[in-house]
Amino acid sequence: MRKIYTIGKLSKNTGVTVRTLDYYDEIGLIKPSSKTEGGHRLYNEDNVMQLERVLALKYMGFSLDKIKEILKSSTLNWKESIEQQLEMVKREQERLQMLERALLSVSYSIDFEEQINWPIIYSIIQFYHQDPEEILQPYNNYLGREEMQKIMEYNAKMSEEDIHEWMGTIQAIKKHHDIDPNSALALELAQRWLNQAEKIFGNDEELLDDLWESLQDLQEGIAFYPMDKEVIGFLQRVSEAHKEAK
Amino acid sequence: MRKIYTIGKLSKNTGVTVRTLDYYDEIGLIKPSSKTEGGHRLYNEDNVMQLERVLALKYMGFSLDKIKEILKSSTLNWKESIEQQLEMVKREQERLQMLERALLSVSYSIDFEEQINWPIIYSIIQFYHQDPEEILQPYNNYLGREEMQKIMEYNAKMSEEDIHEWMGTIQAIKKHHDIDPNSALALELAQRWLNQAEKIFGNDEELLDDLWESLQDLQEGIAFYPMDKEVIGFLQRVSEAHKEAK
DNA sequence: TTGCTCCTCACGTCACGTGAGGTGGC
DNA sequence: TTGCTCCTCACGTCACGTGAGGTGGC
Repeated sequence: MRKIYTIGKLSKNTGVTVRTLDYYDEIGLIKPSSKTEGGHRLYNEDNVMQLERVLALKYMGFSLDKIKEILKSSTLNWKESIEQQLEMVKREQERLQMLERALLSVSYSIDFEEQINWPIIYSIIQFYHQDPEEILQPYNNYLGREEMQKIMEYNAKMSEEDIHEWMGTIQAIKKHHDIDPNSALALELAQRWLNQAEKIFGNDEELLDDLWESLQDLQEGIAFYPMDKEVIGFLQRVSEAHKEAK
Repeated sequence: MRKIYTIGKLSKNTGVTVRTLDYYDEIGLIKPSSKTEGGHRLYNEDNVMQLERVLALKYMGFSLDKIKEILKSSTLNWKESIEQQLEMVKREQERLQMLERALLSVSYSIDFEEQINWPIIYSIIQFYHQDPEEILQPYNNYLGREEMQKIMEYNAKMSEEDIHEWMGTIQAIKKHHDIDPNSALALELAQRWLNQAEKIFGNDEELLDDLWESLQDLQEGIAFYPMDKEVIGFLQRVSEAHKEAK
């Protein structure tokens, strides 16, 4: 006993709108098995099966064109299509990761600055926008291949709180960049910065030294978050003062 | 000295196409500061700044309409918009997580079955499609609130390999479901299944027992992957045989 | 016979890409 | 003056949603 559905019944049974079924007919994805004399569409159980398959593939993220293609093709092509989808999903996930970090950083920057600081927003976006290779290019003369690799790894592992704390530290230094480098506050800020840097780069003293050297030379922007002359200069002065005091 | 750009120059300087600038003018997002007598657009530095801001916000994932709104609004609204974006990003990440697992599972199912097995694909998609609450509903009578919570957690933590191994185990059992429950192979398969289950649910013996009980009653589909009567029956028989032998 | 269902246009969506055919500007 | 730039339509994209106006079917 074969069941026959009008477009309305099929719609109700599957939760797909009539318009959608209409459209699938129009593009030749699901053609009703027959029609009444008056031209009304009639769907049979094969059509229901087709629809189920289409919905499954739609959930997997394929376009209707791709679905048409997949439904006609062999197991081998299936594997390939799924691989492609998986790669797409992974790329998209990475993009969202970057986007999330960028949004968080912008959000924190507004908290710290208490207003919209466009240059900072630009540098945040620039940082998360380009691929890692480009970002580290200025450090090419200071760091080895392995070291750059490590930095990228550490950076990817930074948690929300790490980002927050790092940005807070830089902000604080910027706010007080012209205080006496011998003062207690100056030492505290420098210490806070160092703690953060150590936390991010683990106990990799050599990497830290190399990074610090490159920062002093370049006088600007480490990758994660805008560190400009002001910040680097401040850290240099405190470091000098500290050495002399010893 | 203010710089003035034709649409072509601005396009070259910023990498944005002429058509895009044309469109931004059309929708009132970036209106050129002046025009020549002949009607050619002329952009000044303010326009360049506007464009930079638009591009930054576009990277953050906002629609052009939203960007128009944001550029007019206060810091407070900014925070709200960014929060919304962040939530959207997180929802999207979760969706992609599910999608990735679904695609992987389908891919593995093709490997194991060596063909397209639609019922399995449906159950995979059904599993990843609905929200976790619904999936666990059948177990409501067997498991407590906490236990269901745990299952969801464990399930979210499953790695690619875990999924692969789990599916492989079920497949293997299905293939041999009618062998002698006293045979060495039967014992091996049951053992393999148990190992997997233990790996996924850690050393939570109580949870495992409750789950096993519910499976025996329901006689079908545990959440992760289709376990039907065949599989459950097999495991029951081996378990019985094993008990008797002792 | 009277509602309800179904039909076929047809426009709108979002952010442009891609011509077409015609002028502006150095 | 001659290219090159720029202009304004206008269609196409993707998968439908949302009417409009008119018939089919039990």
